Amino acid sequence: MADSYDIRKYKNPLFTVDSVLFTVKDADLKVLLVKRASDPFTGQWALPGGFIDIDIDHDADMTALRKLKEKTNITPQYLEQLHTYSGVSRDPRGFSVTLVYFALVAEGNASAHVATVDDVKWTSVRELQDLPVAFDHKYIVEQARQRLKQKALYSMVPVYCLPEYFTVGQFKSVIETILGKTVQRKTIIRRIEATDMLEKMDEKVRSGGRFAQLYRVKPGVDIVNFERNLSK
Amino acid sequence: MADSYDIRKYKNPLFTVDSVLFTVKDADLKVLLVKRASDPFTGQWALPGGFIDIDIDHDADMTALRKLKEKTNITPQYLEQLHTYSGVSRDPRGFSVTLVYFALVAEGNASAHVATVDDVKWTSVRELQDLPVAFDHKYIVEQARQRLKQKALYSMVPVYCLPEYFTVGQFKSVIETILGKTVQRKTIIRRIEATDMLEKMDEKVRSGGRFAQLYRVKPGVDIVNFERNLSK
DNA sequence: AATCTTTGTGTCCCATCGACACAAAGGAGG
DNA sequence: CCTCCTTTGTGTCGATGGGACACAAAGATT
Repeated sequence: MADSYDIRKYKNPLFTVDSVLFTVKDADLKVLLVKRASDPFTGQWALPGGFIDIDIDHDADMTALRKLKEKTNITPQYLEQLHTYSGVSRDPRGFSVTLVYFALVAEGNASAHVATVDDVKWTSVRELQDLPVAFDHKYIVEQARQRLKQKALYSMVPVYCLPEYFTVGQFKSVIETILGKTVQRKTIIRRIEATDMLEKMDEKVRSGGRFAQLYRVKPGVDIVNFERNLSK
Repeated sequence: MADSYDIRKYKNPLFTVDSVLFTVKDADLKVLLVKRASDPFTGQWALPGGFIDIDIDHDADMTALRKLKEKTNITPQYLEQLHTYSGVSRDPRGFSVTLVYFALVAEGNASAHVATVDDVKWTSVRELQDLPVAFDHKYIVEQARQRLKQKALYSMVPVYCLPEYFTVGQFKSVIETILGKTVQRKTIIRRIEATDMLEKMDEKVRSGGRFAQLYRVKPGVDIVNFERNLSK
């Protein structure tokens, strides 16, 4: 680690914490962007984030959660580190480092506050190409999307895009949106039964169909990974 | 990202870059440790690393490689980010952030210089329990070991612990050391043939056995992942 | 009542890994 | 030279779990 106690010998890089927060809404993968209020790229859309406040935050996870809460009033259902991006050319102010998180929420747990302000918005990842985005955040969102896609192939992670109670049909739809391809309902059910991560509740009506079984994530369980991927 | 241009408003966390460098030697997984020469934990073993030098390093990857080169004269065959560890309590100097890399080398490409100095050594991960290690580096090494284990189940990553030319037997042995269990040679061969990542060279004698086919990684190819894990 | 839609199940196929048997090709020792 | 041992390489069988698909169940719509 440190060779020297005297940190002032080194010029410090700019260090920030950002989050790529996804949700699925209307069979479309959305990412949360905020409009920048200050200096570099003022007025452009960017990932929510900011500096660590070492008087408040115990660690960087808390910084990510705090910033999401402050800017959007959202507490994500899932949060993990994506990657740390660094370099001399990604910020006009000089060498910068960004620790980027990857987060998921159910659409219903998130939209209330976002809809009322105009400096925060859900953006379809398909529309992102044509939108000017600050820093290298467009690239970072793409990396996060790849990660989410991979995770959907071998883990139960997509449940964290769902409300507390949900049906197999909803789960299937979220997975299909993330992957951009159809999957067999049978496969989803087999996986649900294999994991022991979900529990069955009671029934619920669906439009033009038979009652669907309601599930929820068992309280306190960990995310389950599979040993085989879905096909690409 | 940044809310404000004025970085001096914030107290900066201590930011460093460290590496967990593994190799396999004598059917044993080794991690590289260096003896700390300065202030916190002076004289204790720690992961190789240090501060970013923003006048030299283009990005943090380069910092990791530079520090490994400076301290141990090793350039790893494989390097990826492991995780970024942060918090108020992991460094006595206060809030600290460390970006940790995970790296692999062939034993033969590494030992020459390490053997000649006494402030750098290869430590068996089994012996690590009883060794005093600085900061939370013991925990970090364990996390890296878990990652390596996972990768060995679904990817060709363990080839980066091997010299340029190697046999199926050597590859099998490396994988078994990493996993701590035996695997079928047949399985290894099937995977090698499925990937198209390696190419066959010419023969080579083995002690008390028949000649073994030599392989090497095709120049310029990317790492290949499988869609199914080996069993745990 | 007939049709439509979505849910849930049963069944077959296929890819890939584990296990195991066996042949091939050398070395060591008598 | 012959026998035994060791390691390499191949062929094959079984198990696991996803893909495809057919079909039944149960309610909505007309």
